[in-house]
Amino acid sequence: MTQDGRRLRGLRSREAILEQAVALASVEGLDGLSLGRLAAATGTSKSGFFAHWRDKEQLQLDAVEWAARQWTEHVVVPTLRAPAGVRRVFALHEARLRFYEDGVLPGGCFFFTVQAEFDDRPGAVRDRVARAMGEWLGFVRHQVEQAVALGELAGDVDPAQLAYEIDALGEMAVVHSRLHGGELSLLHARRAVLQRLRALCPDPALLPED
Amino acid sequence: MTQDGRRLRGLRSREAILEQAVALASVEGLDGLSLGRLAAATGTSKSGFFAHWRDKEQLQLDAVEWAARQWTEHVVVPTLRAPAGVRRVFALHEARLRFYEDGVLPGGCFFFTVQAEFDDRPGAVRDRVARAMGEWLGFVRHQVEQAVALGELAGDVDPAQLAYEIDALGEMAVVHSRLHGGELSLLHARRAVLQRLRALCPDPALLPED
DNA sequence: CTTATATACAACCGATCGGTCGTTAATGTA
DNA sequence: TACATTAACGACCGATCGGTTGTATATAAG
Repeated sequence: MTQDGRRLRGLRSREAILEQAVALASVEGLDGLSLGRLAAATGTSKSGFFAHWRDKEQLQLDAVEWAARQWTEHVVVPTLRAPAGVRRVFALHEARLRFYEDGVLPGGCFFFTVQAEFDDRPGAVRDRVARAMGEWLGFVRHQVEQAVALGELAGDVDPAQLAYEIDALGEMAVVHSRLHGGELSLLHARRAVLQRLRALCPDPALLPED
Repeated sequence: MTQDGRRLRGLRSREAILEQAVALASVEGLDGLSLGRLAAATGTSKSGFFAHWRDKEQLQLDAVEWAARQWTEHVVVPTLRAPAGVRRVFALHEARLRFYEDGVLPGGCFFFTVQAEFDDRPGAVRDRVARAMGEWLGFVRHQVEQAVALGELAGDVDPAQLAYEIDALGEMAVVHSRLHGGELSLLHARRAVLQRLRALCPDPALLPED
């Protein structure tokens, strides 16, 4: 298990396939994505997948995992550099919008597409997606709770309520911007959360004016 | 063109098929929906579709049209009975949440599913969906503008901005409620808009407290 | 060196996809 | 009555779907 040569090559191609799978699924969905097209996009053969995954569902589950790591890396981790409290809450929102704006994924948001695809379809993939979204929402809520504890948000704020609002206002930005074109939607999403936080913050100077 | 007998039967089955197509597409999407399964669900033969529609895309376009009419009937029309102004704006939001809560469509929301499916896929269906969503957003914005004109919302309110917020907060409710179960998400969506409107309304007595 | 394992492949499988064709029967039109 | 149209169907088409099998080969383990 020295993790080189053959083993390493396997890991590399596995990761390259997952990277492609997440990118393609952000456009066509995890089910809409076909193994044949994924093979073509990665330059490998279709049957080669089954050396890495038992069936399509296993690949879908690993793709969700990979997308979650990617989200953590691009959105969660950079945010933790901001000071805890209301500034970090807003930094979280801005990091998400930047993720969309930068076009990290060709479809904008993996989880938006996959949520819409699986929210009505019971199964392992749905459960894994629900868990990932639950963890994300829990993280947002935790940041809100910290801000309340620090006195940077009004004491009567319901953290779960505010976390829902931040998530909804951010998540719909990607679809609006793609469907109606332009960055106006991203601006709306940014302003919505900013105004909401400033209204709830005893010291609005912690946040940008606009 | 006396519209009876054969002609009438054609119209009836056409409408029955569209009704089923919208319902199924709210779960599996317009592309995920297959003609074979649609035939099974409507008790007709697959090849019979092509007497009504040239190809699948034509059926998809008509399904979008049908879903838009259904949305108008269930959400827009009832709302117009409320007095213009901030009360109608909130009534609009509540009518949408009731649409989800009542389970009018098995998948919750046709347009949410279809938006996620087509926002990255150029073509006639995407354009038709974008138009429908644009009209809806425009309607919401118009109601906000009326409320501002009536002095029931603060004069510095940006109608497009507020319309985005109302739409985003309402639309994400259906996914959250289905993925994480329970009506808490619907409550969050309701409260979010209610608090926002009350904060912007010179006479909060026009709106319920909670 | 030997042997088991893991990567990757081409060829192939049954099922299903969207779609075509030819036909039947009921209806609308003249 | 004569004829064109329409709804609806079963049978069938090539393409693609997820998945299986057998094989070649490079590596890891003994």
